Amino acid sequence: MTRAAFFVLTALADQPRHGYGILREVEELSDGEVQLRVGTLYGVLDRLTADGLIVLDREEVQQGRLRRYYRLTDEGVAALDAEAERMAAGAGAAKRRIAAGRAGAPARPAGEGPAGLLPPAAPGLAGGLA
Amino acid sequence: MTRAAFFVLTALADQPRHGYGILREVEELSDGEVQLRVGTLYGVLDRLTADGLIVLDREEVQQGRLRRYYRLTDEGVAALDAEAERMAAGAGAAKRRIAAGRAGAPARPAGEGPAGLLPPAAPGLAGGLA
DNA sequence: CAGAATATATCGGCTGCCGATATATATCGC
DNA sequence: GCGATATATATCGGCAGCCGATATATTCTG
Repeated sequence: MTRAAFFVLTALADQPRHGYGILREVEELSDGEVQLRVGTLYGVLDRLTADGLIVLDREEVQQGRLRRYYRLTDEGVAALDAEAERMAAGAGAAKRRIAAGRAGAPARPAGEGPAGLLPPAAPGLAGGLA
Repeated sequence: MTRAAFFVLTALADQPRHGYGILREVEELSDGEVQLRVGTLYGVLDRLTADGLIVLDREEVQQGRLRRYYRLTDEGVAALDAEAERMAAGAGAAKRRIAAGRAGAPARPAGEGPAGLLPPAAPGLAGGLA
């Protein structure tokens, strides 16, 4: 799943929204950090629809403007949930390894044992994702 | 930052590694879920080097095979840390909104108040990333 | 001796993101 | 009234990046 697709699904996770609303919502929920572009949106919407992760919920005409609302399917919710899980796991793995790196390398101010040997603690700290 | 770049940085976070070692390490640290391809690796390595996030640590010849070791720069560590933070925040936002969606829509079996109003708790739960 | 693993690297194709552009209506300030 | 901005849709071409295929070379295993 691409980053753009992830944020579209996230924007739709609490309620159905229309295209322009998704744009604004992604910016708001990411605290302005992620800006989903108009040129990106419709391709993502088409792909997610084709993949069965979202569906066209309804079309409304509000104040003379057409609004096309999309919502998550059950499959879409499951996919978003799984992706969030993967991201959290990846983030956790990175954090743990950064900590392991800080503990392993700079803890030794100058020369010590043989040459380039790792400190005994390092391998076990790495751990997996699950 | 691309996904591939994130995993390369993560693989290098605890200690310097060579290209083929990064490939194996990414697969291992992700519990087999992420498979970084050979055709992807060297482009990523070049870009990360150009961006100053990694540097060539040393070159060794072990058992007749050349090994080119890379390591994270301070900037690389900071970038990886920031990206991990963003991913964790994104994952958290998705999880919260999924929960809000489940609470908002299917919790009401049939018609109730006005029309399409959200339950009072919903807006506050959405929250930002930071 | 053949095949797999280790280790490097390149290239073409395809996917996907983005900026620009187009169209249309409503609103706001001047 | 008129231009600028906001709302709302959509398309297209360029560019970046991932992947499969391919190439080369050595070591290890069967």
